[in-house]
Amino acid sequence: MSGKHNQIADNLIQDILTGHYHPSERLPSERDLAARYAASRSVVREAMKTLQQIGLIDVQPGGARVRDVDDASLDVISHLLARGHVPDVILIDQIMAVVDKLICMAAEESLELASDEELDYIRTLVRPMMEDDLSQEQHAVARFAVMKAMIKSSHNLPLRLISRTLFEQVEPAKTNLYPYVVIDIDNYRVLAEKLDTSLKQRDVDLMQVTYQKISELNRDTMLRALKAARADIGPEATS
Amino acid sequence: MSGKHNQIADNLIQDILTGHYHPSERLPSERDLAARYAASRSVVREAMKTLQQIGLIDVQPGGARVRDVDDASLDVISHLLARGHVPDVILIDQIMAVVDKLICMAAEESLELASDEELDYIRTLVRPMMEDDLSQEQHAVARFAVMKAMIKSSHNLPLRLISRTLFEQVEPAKTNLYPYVVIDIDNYRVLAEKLDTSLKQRDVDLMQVTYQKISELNRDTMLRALKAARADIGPEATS
DNA sequence: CGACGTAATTGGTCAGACCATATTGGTCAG
DNA sequence: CTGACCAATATGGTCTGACCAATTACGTCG
Repeated sequence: MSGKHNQIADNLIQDILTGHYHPSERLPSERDLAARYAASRSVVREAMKTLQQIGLIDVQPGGARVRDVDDASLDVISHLLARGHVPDVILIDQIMAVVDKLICMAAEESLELASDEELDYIRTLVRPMMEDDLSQEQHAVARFAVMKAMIKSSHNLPLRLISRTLFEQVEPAKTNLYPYVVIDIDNYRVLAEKLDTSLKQRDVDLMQVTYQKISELNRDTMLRALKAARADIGPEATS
Repeated sequence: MSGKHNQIADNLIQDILTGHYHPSERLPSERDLAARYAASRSVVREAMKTLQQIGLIDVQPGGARVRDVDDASLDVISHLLARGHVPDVILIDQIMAVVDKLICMAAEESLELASDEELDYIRTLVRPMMEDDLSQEQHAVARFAVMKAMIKSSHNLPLRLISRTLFEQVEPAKTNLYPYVVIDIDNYRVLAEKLDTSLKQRDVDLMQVTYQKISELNRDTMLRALKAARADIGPEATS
């Protein structure tokens, strides 16, 4: 994320998200921002395009106005998560809850719509999770691969776009938490076997129940990692 | 959406979405695009920022490369829906399925987390739907208000951002379909009463069942409207 | 105090220049 | 013929400065 226009955009985004400017308030003019960042006005304008697309500002002749974060686009999530060494616990949990609900939906649609080949492919991805010899990180990679394959085989574009956007924004935060993640391998193994059965038999009810349990396990695991990270790093340390 | 840079962005987006450029292929250079659109290069650059933020291209020294639509951001939806007088039936149905799942999730979270005041407010919004005297459009407005209030009272930011993004992008397409929408008012009235009960008693199971039925009704209504629009306008007419 | 007009400010666009990085095409050796 | 290397060209990133359209701010008048 180099480039002067990207750096200016990041900086303005953080200013807005930390409350330096309030909704409806006007940002400094492009000329003033160009002077502040020792840049040309065209570079500032490019940065402003990014902020506008993210939904944080509304650029109009007469000045750019700040909008409410609640009205931003989903792409604002990564910027919210980038505030502090330990990401916002509530936000991460909410994201995981949403992602899991969407993947559960994708799984159901896959059982109804996907080809046998597609389901078999997902089953090959589930198989390693039914064994004991995965490291914590390999296990995470396997879970991710299963999720992605389920989304893909649902052939539901909005689902795919949302989950991909969320994954991509959450991944840096999650990667930072890997040292604190402890996976209950046995429990996941049992659930992986049920998952495999539901795929083999296209059993929607079993899939729902199983995925619900996987979701709960995912979230518990992450909450524990976040708590451990807070205890280790401290809640308010900022980068 | 005026402004030269926005018009250029729109035009390039449609070119990409209609397959004029393929994933990994390089777009024409900024200088070539500036000549083509009789614009300055800085305006073309601003248009390109928009495309990059939407996730349709990857701008690098040496040229901008087209990315797969499946890897775009959620903001691409409105551009997909803007292709043709009658929006893509499958895409609209998928969006509605996703929105309804998310609102159902929001409703459940609201029953658990929202204040009594918040739930009472939602009930005042549900009340008009329990009566007979709403026009089709008033009914749509009422349903929308209920949905928005539930999302807000769930206090779940990712949910809010996703659904707001989807609403905002689908709304123009839905507005065009209003002449074709026929609401089953009686059925909605019965479901509105159940919804009210579930809110009053914070009954999560009743809420789930009820909202599932409301979702089905919403989708059936929309699919019928889309079919009527296709029969009236024709499937391939383009704007 | 509110309405109106004018001046100043702000965004939108333009032209042209220079630098850093990537691409392309030609040549040479194995 | 193929792969490696190099130079020329093309492309994006940024800059300066100018002009026009739209908005904002301020002063005056009723």
